[in-house]
Amino acid sequence: MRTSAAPARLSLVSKQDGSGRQVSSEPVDDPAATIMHLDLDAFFASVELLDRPDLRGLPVIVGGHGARSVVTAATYEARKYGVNSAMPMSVALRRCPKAIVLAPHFELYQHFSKVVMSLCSDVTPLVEQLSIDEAFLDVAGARRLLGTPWQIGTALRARVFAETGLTCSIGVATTKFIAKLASGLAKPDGLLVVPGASTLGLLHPLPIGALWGVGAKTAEQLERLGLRTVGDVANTPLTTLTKAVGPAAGVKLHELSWARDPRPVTTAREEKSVGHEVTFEYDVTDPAVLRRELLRMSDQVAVRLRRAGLIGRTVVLKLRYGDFTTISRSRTLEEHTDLARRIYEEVVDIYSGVERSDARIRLIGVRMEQLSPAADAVLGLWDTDEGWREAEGAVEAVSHRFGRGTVKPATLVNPPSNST
DNA sequence: TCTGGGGTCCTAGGACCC
DNA sequence: TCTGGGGTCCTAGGACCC
Repeated sequence: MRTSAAPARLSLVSKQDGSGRQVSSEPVDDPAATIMHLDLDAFFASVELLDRPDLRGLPVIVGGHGARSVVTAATYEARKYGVNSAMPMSVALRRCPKAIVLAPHFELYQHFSKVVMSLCSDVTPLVEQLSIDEAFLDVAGARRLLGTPWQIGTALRARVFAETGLTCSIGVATTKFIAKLASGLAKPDGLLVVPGASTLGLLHPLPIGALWGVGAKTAEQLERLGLRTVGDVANTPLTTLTKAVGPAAGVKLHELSWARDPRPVTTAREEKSVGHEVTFEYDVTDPAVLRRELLRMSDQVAVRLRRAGLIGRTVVLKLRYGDFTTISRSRTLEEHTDLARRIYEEVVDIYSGVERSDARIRLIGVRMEQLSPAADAVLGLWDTDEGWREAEGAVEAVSHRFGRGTVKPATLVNPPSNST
């Protein structure tokens, strides 16, 4: 659940609007608020508009055109009609029939993401990228050189816009949670500084969905207890909370409701899993098609593992049936691997164990878990591997059988440059 | 309305060991 | 012979986030 802009309490915080103008009478700053959260506004849609200035001011949606596609991003003009991310495209177009739908260009988003992240790194080395369009910055050490958090945020927003043409919103606070909350409240194209002293005044009136980790289900649980605002949660005994949502979530919720969040901004994050999945345009019943997809995805996963210098030990198969029920079956190997052939071998065997002739498959996916850094010794087998050649031949046969298959044998062969 | 694809984290049960 | 408790690993499912 997303919190929408809160009109209240501008006297306690300072906020800039789109033109960089002050909304509150004077900037409220706090030298002790050193955690900054930067979030690009309607990122994918904004990037698309760089190429299509003629569409500015119009409702634009980024996403696929297929029957099962969803909204990946929407401009604020489209959001006015109730269009949101992750919404089925069919629903979105019903709500906003005039919306212009653009296909996504992920490489482009990746590029702009890198540019923005590097601008963040100019402010401080302590940048933690949270996703393609978000980052935390710890600006404690940057203050002497660059000024107060307010000044740093203002300058960074201006620089992002100057260098990319994209707008972003920045929240500044003493903790990650409140900084992220603040950037959400500042959206779009705003800056919001929440001094430590005003934190609870801002936080407690907000709906429970404002708490990180409270989605639809948890909100329902909490509402059953009669809790509607963050303040309600704060004033509920911990035991009541843990009984409702479990020990870990209960403690976390209670801490966050008092704005207690000790997590530091960290630059290094290790990946825990690598996977791929696809939803078919129409449910698939043909096992040969599913095996072909498993092979394709095993290869994609293996390539990504090798590029990241990782090997994995647990192979996970994910299936979603026509009725949307979803299962996963995993198997932990004796040894780690980054080889498509090995992953495929395992995942196809797992699949054989759950295969049903009458099953309608909506989605299929392959994931590798229990990752660790690759030792060089594991690499280099690639081009000589007999078993892999066989698998490759099988794909060729299947592709041939199904005509214009998405799997081209050439894409299955790992170039030698990857195996050194 | 009918639900993408990339992930992370938590829970709960069972196996196994001490 | 009946039963314990802690720790770790594995598996399956689900909530959540962007």
